[in-house]
Amino acid sequence: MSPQKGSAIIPELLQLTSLLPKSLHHIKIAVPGPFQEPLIYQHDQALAAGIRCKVPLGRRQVIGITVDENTPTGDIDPSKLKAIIEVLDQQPVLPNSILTLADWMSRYYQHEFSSSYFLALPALLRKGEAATLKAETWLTLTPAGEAIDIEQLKRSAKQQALMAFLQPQQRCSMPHARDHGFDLTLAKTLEKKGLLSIDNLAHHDAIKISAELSETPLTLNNEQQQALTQLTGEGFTPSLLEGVTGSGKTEVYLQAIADCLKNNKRALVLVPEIGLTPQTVRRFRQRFVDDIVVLHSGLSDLQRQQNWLRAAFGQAAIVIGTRSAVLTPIPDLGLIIIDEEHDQSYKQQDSLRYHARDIAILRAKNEAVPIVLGSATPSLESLHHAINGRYRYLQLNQRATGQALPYVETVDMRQQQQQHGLSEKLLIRIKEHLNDGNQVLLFLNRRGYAPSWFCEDCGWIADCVYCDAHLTHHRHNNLNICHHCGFQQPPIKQCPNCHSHSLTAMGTGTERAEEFLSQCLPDVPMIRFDSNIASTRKQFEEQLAKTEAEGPAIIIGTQMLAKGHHFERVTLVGIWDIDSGLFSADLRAKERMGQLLTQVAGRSGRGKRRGEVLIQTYYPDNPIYTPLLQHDYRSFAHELLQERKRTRLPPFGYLAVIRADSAHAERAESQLKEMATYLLQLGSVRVLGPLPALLSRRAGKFRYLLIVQSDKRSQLHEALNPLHKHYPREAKQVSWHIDIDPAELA
DNA sequence: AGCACGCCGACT
DNA sequence: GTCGGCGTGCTC
Repeated sequence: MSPQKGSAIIPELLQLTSLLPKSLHHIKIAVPGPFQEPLIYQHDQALAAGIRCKVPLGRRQVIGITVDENTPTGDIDPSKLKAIIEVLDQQPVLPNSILTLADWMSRYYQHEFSSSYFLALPALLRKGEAATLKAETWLTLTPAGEAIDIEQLKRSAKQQALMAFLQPQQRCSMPHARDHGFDLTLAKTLEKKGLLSIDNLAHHDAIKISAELSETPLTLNNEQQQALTQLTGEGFTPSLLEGVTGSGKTEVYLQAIADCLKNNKRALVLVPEIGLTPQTVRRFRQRFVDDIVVLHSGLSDLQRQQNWLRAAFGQAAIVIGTRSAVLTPIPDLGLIIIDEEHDQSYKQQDSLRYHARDIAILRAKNEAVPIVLGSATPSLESLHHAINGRYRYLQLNQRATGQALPYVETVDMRQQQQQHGLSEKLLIRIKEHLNDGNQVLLFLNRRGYAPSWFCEDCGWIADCVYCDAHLTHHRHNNLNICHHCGFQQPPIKQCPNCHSHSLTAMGTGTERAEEFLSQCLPDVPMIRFDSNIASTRKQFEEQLAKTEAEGPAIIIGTQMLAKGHHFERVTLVGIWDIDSGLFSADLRAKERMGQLLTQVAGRSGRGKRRGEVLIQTYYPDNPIYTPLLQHDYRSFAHELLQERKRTRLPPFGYLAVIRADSAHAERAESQLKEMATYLLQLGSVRVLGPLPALLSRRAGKFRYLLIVQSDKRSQLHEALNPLHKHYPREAKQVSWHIDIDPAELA
């Protein structure tokens, strides 16, 4: 029906046609899908970047987000443009600072264009929910309340405290007040006095930063004081804060944040996945009057959305979060802190494989704010930048507690009686420490009962049907499970190779270690930490609480325990098997081994007895262990840096891995061969491969990889950029992806 | 990613 | 004969 005809007949239609989009503007929108650039839609008015829109895509409707109009796009016939269906936001949900990062990320990591924009949004906003806060109870000072001298309330300490808490902020939410020990009854009393009002509403304005402290800061030692003065600077000031465990890094962070708040700016704190425990948050809340918002994967979608919005509206002075929190909008950002900056969990290992530490540095640069990378065991990359002066290099060598570092020694396994991989020597020490009333921590990098299920007669080992990997035997449910794809089966009773019935579990995992130790020490409580038993945040907390409640006990865990958490009563740490780090083909295996060992050593020795660390190894003479036994991570790292320099590995060269998966090995391999040929003729990059991945078959798919190296970052990117045009991401039964700055070459 | 199209084998 | 398997291609 033509508009003219319709409008002549039905007057309402005339009105409608005048409301139809005039479609004058071309709007660039990041839409979900395998696109390397935004798509173009038309709309009757211009739209700022960062606004969510419902748009048609093929036969579907999806939610996209407007991007900067200068973003390059491909050519398209203007007559093919479709119109935006609905504009979902009046105001951009993402500020320019975040849009800039997102744009950079999709280019740098060469992932589908929209993914970085959606990564920046909480799930509910991705789905199109309104970007509004739910109503809650707010306490707001009345003019009388603002004016009153709180001395007048000295007859009620509680009332006085709440007024003292509220005055510098003027308004606060009831949950925030509760965090600081104020209840609604108290607020109601003050409401009756006309000093404040209590309303239930959705409040969307920023809250004034009070910069008040709710506890007295600890006194800093000289080193800490020096670090504090140097790490805050005008504009972009990156520093590496290298502090041995117990040297009081957190106190330096807290005081740096206090300074930041005094300048009326907000702070962003990133912590590793496992580090964001209630204890961590409690320490921050105890210190600051201003509200703190937490963002991590343990929150429900709604909590996450609400917390994110509160951060974005400026209702929190401090945002503490894990990896993806690096993209939280924060008005008047004044400081970024990355705790345990070496931690692997900052690098996302699927879809958009970004490194939150690197994004944070870029953000600090863009927003001209100081950034602090803190660690006892800095990554080789950060250390390199600190050594060559790109970052300020701040060192804390003293333990603020004054506690001596533990004795570290190796146990030569070649000369030891052992059972299930536990040496006589370590067992004796365990008993000693338990007898003294202390706790013992044992690290074992294998969960499950035993690494494998094997035939004692012919050596046959049970393998996964879908992966190139052995099955792990789990005793408690009597299943052999593949830790790579989840495949499980009951342990077979007869060897398929020699028909023997002598099949048994070989090697030791956390579960078997627990069982064996319970036999040796029947009266000692055992607390196990591994991803079977403590996979959720809540379970992890429960195990921690159990540990704290126990007296002498043995804590058995995988490396999930090495991070962050302090076990007050642990005086002995035993490392069951360290050697795997020595022989792994992976580029960062040695670095991680050294970090693990150093971090673990820091877990011991807080009681009155000096801590001890025992490392079971078959290679006690390997020079790589020497500096680590002296608590000299720095020398260890310098050695590794020399090695990286010789081999042109990061930070002396730049790497990307192209991984291809296919149900047909030869297809994955030939796809990569073609790419290798293409890359090599460019002459600007070195190419290694195709190689079968370390785990060459996973969940029924064969996996190959190509390692691409260049001494120049820009050359690497120029070489890889055109690949998406030449090779569709999924075609001919091969799917592939690029990992820039890979964490591992597996 | 999601959806349709189209080309093959197996089944009322 | 068609029903439905998945391999392929397209989306502003």
